[in-house]
Amino acid sequence: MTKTKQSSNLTLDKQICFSLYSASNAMGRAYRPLLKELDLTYLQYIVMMVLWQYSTMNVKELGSKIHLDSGTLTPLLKRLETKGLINRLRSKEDERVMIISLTLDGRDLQHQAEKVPNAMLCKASMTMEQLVALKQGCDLLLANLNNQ
Amino acid sequence: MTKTKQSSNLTLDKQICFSLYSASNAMGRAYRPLLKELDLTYLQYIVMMVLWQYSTMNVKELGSKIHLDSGTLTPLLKRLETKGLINRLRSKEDERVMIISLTLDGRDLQHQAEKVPNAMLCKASMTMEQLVALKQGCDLLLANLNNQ
DNA sequence: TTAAGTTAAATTGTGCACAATAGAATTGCA
DNA sequence: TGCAATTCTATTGTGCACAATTTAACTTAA
Repeated sequence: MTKTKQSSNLTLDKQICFSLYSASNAMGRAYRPLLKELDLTYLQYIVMMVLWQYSTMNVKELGSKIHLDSGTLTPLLKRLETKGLINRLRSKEDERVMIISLTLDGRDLQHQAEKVPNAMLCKASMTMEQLVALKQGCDLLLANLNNQ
Repeated sequence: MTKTKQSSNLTLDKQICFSLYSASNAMGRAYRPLLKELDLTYLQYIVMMVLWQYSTMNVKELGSKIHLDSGTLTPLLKRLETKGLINRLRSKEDERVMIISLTLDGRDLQHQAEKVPNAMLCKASMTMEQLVALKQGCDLLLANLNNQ
């Protein structure tokens, strides 16, 4: 194979990662008006979702579940605490560990959040097959990048 | 169809958008060490790429190309100007318009950047088919979310 | 021709992300 | 037992993203 004249690899339309980045930003913008009714940001919504499922969790466990560290989580959790949605308590067994749990208000918020996933599915206007394929692609990329 | 017992839609593993969000974050982390050699952030790299392709462009055109507004771009462009990679000049025809162009150093940086796309492809460890499918899914989602 | 509008960029303020570091508690091992 | 290493969280500083607003320049229409 002879290498024929070839345009640069450094063009925006060839950048897979830029598509990913732009789609992720657009996703965040699409969530914003829906989550404003709950007075949550997207990441706060994700954290609440983990707590709705597991009820209680420390910062490290939470961080490994959502792939973020205390630098991001600590201030976010303080904001959720200020809103009265969670409690932050040091573990008695190990004073280093900060245990996060839901307040009653935090638990109640789940009912209001139930309609969010469907509203987003509407906005996405994609078939379930397309969405599943997209999720699998993202999960594979995430796994590959994290295993290096 | 009877609706049988059903678990909540509000679990992390069902969230397509969370996969997208996590993959996008992981992508940014993977780029970081590669771009550190160029002293660029990921978004700065994207802006430079647009300029390597088009040489000159105003803030509005740039913003519509990369789906960001002046609130994000103005400080970023000032940082690129401080690094000596771009010039910022008001248009003579329309004083509202800020025209961005490459300096010689900015143009030269392209050579160093040529190896970045391949390094990222290695890190992704995905087949071209998988990557193309992922890009198409992201582009479709972006288009659908922006058309509302 | 001027007042109302539109447009382009900048500014302000909030909330992530993340690297780097610090500080305190716990563990492990000589 | 004591101290070095590790672990967990918090802190600091930089750079996005984005909504909301402001400022200045341009356009339009009465």
